Amino acid sequence: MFVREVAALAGVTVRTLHHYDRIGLLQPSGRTAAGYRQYSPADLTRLHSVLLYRELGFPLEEVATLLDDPSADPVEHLRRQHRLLRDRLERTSAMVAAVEKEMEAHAMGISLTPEERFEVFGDWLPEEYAAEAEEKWGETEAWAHSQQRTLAMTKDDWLRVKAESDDVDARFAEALRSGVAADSEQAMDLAEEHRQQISRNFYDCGPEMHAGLGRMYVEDERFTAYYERIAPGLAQYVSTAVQANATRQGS
Amino acid sequence: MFVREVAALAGVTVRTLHHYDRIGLLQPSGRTAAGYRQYSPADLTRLHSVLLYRELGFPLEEVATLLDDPSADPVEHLRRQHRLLRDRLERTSAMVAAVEKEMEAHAMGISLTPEERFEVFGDWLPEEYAAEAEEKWGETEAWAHSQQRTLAMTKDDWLRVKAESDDVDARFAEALRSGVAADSEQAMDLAEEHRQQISRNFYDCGPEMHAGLGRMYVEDERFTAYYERIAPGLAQYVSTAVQANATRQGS
DNA sequence: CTGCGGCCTGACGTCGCGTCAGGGTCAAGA
DNA sequence: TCTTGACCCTGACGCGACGTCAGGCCGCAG
Repeated sequence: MFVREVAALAGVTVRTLHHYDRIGLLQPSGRTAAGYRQYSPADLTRLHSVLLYRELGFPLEEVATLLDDPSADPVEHLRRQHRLLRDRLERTSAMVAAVEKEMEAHAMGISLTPEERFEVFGDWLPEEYAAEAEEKWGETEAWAHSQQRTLAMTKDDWLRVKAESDDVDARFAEALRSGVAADSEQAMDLAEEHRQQISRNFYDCGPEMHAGLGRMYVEDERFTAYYERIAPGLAQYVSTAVQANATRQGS
Repeated sequence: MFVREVAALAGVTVRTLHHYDRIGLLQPSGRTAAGYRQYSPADLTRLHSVLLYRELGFPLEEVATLLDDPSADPVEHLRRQHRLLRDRLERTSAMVAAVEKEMEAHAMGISLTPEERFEVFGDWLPEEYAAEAEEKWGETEAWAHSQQRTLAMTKDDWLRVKAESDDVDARFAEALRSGVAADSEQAMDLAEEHRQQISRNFYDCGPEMHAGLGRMYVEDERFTAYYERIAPGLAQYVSTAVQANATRQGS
């Protein structure tokens, strides 16, 4: 197989293959009489591993030492790649969750602390700064104001969205007050409306993601406080309704 | 907030912040009399977005144009980040699945085609090469041989693993022959044994991942063929048992 | 035998920082 | 008050992983 074909197959440029050849990371196992690179199946296998490790952020030199280590059999590589990929999956989900939390916070007019927002980055050296940074601005007042400004949509939009969500919140509170069970049809219908509202106004929110939000309402005190201020017990109520609805939709 | 603190909080180096300042991507909103950089809450918000977009692979210059676009409100950014992150999640899961498929193929002595293996890379320009590359080596015979060699564990290990899996396969076949239902206790127990075997010999395979493999047994003809050669109907049988077991473990 | 596309090998450019070098700043302690 | 040590600044050079020409050799189609 010639460079062009290999490049197309693997989704890289010819230049990249030249580079890998030069630095000895992937030398084609043959050349034609004219000096054209010839890649064998085994070369493709190696390229595949190279690209995987590269995607995972390894510097090429380290990839070379990994692949050239004679004590590491191929299954070992697959195992490692699998582990690394799953780590990445976890990290990415955490980032997705963080963005969702941020949106939800925005919708409720809550602002997150800087620590929370950056939590997902940098392999978090625990404590150490937590206190230090916290006191930098008195209880994040300045921060909150900054958030308010920097996160503003056009005022009209925000008012509309706010009115919509206030409406659902009020109906949730009414349901709670009149003794409707949190896992009843009626409450779940409200939850479903809540979910669709998010999907319309923010991001596409499936039942599973919605359930995650529901959990957050009781696990994060700021979100809990938001609902408790409307009516005591409402946080738990909404959370339950949302999760019940999620399993209903899921089945 | 001073550089050091911001850097620690965000998990980047001071040099990085210097760089972002120089290129105008993130200029601290203030300086002390001595010229020390002072980062405001709003600066941190911007930094957060910068890091997210960077993580997603955007060149810094593009990040700057994105963030400086006055027509894009912050919610729009969150929306976009959310979308991009979910894309990445999908892509990563695909890669995880690919690695699992590769391992399973290896365990069964099957070898995948080059197209399949690279499928997950390079935003796959459909067809175009499919046929072209396919005929490069007659029906991937050379490829198969290469695979056989390059994927060899130490012979002893592989024989042990092979014997184990043959044993379970045989007991599955026996169960099928004697009319045991695929979603019965007994068949599910076999499936569970199958799952634990994979976990021991290859990678940590949870019920959900195992269910994915089960689906593959009937969706991919090469895996189907593997089981059908042992006993007709076995592919569907194992697939069903595995998925039944997954829901049993999950609940 | 003449294009024309594909291959080759330098060689220089670029991006996103890492890593000194040389020098000011600032709170704490001797 | 002076020193010390931690932290800040601005160049400036280096590096990894290629992108992008430039100049020249294959190979097959017409």
